[in-house]
Amino acid sequence: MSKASETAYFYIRSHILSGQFAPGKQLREEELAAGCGVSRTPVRDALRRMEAELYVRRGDNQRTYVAEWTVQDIQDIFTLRDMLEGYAAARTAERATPEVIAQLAEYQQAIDVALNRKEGADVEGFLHYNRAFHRLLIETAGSERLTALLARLLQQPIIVRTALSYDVADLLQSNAEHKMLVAAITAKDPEWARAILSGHIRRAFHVYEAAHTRLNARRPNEPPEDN
Amino acid sequence: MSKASETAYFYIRSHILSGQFAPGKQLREEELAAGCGVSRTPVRDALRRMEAELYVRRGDNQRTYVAEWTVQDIQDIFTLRDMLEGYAAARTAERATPEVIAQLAEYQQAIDVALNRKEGADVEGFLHYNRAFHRLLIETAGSERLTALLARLLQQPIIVRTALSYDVADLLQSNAEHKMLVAAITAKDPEWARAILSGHIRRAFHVYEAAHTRLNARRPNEPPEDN
DNA sequence: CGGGAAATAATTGTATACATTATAGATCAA
DNA sequence: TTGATCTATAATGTATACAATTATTTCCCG
Repeated sequence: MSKASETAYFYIRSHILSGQFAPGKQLREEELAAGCGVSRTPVRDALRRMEAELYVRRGDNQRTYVAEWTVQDIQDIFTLRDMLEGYAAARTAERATPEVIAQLAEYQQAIDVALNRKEGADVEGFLHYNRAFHRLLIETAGSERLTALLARLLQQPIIVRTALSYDVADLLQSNAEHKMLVAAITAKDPEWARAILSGHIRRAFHVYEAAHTRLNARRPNEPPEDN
Repeated sequence: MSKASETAYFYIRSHILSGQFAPGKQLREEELAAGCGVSRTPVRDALRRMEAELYVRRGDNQRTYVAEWTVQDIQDIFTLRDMLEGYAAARTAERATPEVIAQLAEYQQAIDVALNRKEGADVEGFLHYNRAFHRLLIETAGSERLTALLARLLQQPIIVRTALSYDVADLLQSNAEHKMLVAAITAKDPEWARAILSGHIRRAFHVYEAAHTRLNARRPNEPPEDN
């Protein structure tokens, strides 16, 4: 996508991710257009794209609202990730070339370095190489369009935020799992790879769950935001 | 979507499904607009939607082409359907109310009737109630996001065409599987439901595969279509 | 006072003109 | 002849005006 369209997309997306556009809020095209200094046309483009990515939803009235996530939705997201990424990992184990394996190991070691710095863990670095690791894993699965699309759909606000719930112990555990995953792929054992990935994601779910519970305990009766 | 947008969507989609727009063909917005008597704006809308649904793909050049399907893509679709619908079936088994079960049984019986008419099988009727059956199954699973994902996958050209490869014996077998699925859901046994659905879809894949092989045997070196 | 229909306002849908970008072709130099 | 660069052409991207639809308010009737 070219300039204005991208501008609109990232403007809206960042406002949703940051919570400035709260779940359920109606998104008016003109308002958004004015907000990021483009016309309605690229805004409409961005909204269509975000609809496909489940960031927003469209009512029966043709109006657009920020997506609202139920607990069930979140569980489903993790379950689907489990299935889909597990499948991708298994296929990668069957197909990975020495070059890919070396690259995965490299990312894993880069995470190692980021986590064990003298001046404390480099979370940004972790996130960067973590993304690279998972992306390569999925790409190597070789069912590019489907797996990539599904992965993109699962790149939801809730998932993005979950990474921020990780403490250092979680990050280290995550890295240990990556190391095992590289071993499974090197051994070309698809079921081993699937099992590790499955555990990896299920653990992420429980980290999210714990953080969510803490959050709710802290503010049990928060009134709904004003939209 | 309102009128012009829908017009464009169905115009393009039907031409892709019928093969008039062959895989790989470039789709020019103006051409499409002229073809269905609307302006470029709704055509662009339709193309964005069809991009998300994987009917078309966009090159690096911002141009749009009819999607090309590799054998691997098709295998992946069936594998993913297996996982996703299996999950949906399992959830449905846990959640289905007596009303839903009765409705599923009704659809299954309607298929029974359509297949066992004196004057021969009513394939149209089969397709109609088959769709209704699977849709209710997925809806009852109770996850909007899941439903959205499945809808995208299930609507692919390759799937639509697969149904046409079924002969009457396949249809009868399919119906027998539906009947068992209703039993599994009535028994509230999620893993039974998952197993049946899994077999259901895997069998569909092999029916498709066989038809595909026959087709390739008949015209082994067909030249690429002119676009 | 309450309910409903009509008028009004707000929002999205569509068409068109123009801007920008990418491709293909031509021209020229090495 | 080949390759590169510039130019022309054709495609997509964007802005704007207007049409159609949906929501809201108003006002009248019961």
